[in-house]
Amino acid sequence: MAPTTPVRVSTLGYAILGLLAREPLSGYDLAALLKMPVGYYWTAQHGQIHPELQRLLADGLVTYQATRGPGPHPKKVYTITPSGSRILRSWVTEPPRPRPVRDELVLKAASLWFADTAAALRLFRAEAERHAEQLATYEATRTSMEARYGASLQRPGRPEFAEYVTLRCGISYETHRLGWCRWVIELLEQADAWPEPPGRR
Amino acid sequence: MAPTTPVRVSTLGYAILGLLAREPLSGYDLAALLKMPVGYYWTAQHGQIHPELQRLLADGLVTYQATRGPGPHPKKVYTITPSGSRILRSWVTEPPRPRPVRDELVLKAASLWFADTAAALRLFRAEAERHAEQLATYEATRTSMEARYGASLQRPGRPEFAEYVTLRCGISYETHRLGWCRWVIELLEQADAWPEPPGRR
DNA sequence: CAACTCATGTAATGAGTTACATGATTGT
DNA sequence: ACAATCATGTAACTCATTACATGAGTTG
Repeated sequence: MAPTTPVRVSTLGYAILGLLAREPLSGYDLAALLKMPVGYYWTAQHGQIHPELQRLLADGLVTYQATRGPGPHPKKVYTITPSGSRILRSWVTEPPRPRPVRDELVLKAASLWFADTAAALRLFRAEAERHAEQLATYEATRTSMEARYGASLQRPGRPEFAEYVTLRCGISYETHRLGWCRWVIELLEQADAWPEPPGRR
Repeated sequence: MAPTTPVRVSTLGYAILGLLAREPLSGYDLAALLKMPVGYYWTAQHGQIHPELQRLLADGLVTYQATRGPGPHPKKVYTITPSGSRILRSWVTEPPRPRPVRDELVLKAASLWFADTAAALRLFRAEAERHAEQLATYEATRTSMEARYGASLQRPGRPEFAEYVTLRCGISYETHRLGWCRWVIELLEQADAWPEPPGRR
């Protein structure tokens, strides 16, 4: 084959190809799967997904089968092409480009010295609760996945293996976040109990 | 005071105000502080910082003192105004809006079943090494901070307290990431040793 | 004298969010 | 009758990255 124009696929494009590698899906299905807080640690709305599907189609990485849709547009069920599979497979194991860190809670934490301690406590207690809830949800999913799939969760060729691996990352992340929030709460509570001695500076 | 037009500040704006609350800085200084991988868990380049400073200036949240600069433009050292301090203080303890999750490594992990196991092992070993290095750097910073500041790291009114809290978040994050990568490596190594039995599916 | 640091500014591009637009079917 | 779900498409906007532009002083 002649070396064609190198096809540039965005990260969202790979997120879509990764889902289509498992099963054919419509844009609507993809939007549902990529909605927070499910989604394979990537999120997108339909306003971004439909144009991206058109780009993938133009590059020959996906095809679709159209049927009459409920609205004015036909419903399109997308399938990954061999070319799409190839480009996805090589992308998966390439090193990810380092993403810039952008974490609003930690940014707020960096200015915590500037804030009222009681208000800071409220903030971190609320955050800790959020993380505890998310952790509980993930743990429940883990229990049901382990019961359902058993040993096949250890087989790297299985889709459920990949899903389990990302779930365990989520559990690990929430555990870390919850631990940090609770540690900050402890520090703030201690300082509240023994307030800043006015004599020393 | 009459209720003026509500001033809308972007997250980057708060990142800048948070740094200016500690000491006056030029746009160049801010760019250096907000560069990866330092920066208070927020990153930005000068191409974004300079226009943002102009907006903060127009809203009266910062002022500057100009001196002759090395290039064609005057050097400007920015200072936070009382109005800027007020808006920063109230922002710090407001709950952060939930940020969409976008993690390229975990996205790759979600398609790991589709990839070559040996290549996947290379990917995760490289990632584990990156995190181990970052963790070592953070731990060294922690040691020097604890030696330098001692008990004042427990006083919430101190800038070094806030810095320490974000550092501990970084340490906790890298520990979580490293643990997860190593766990994935173990799974992949086991599967490599006892390959998929061809009889079962 | 070349490369690096200091120091700001703008423009083009890309990525992501939100809102507008249309319209059938199904459940309350 | 009204809301929710299914289903796609486009436009306006914000946010972020990268590149272009200028130019002095310092270090090797």
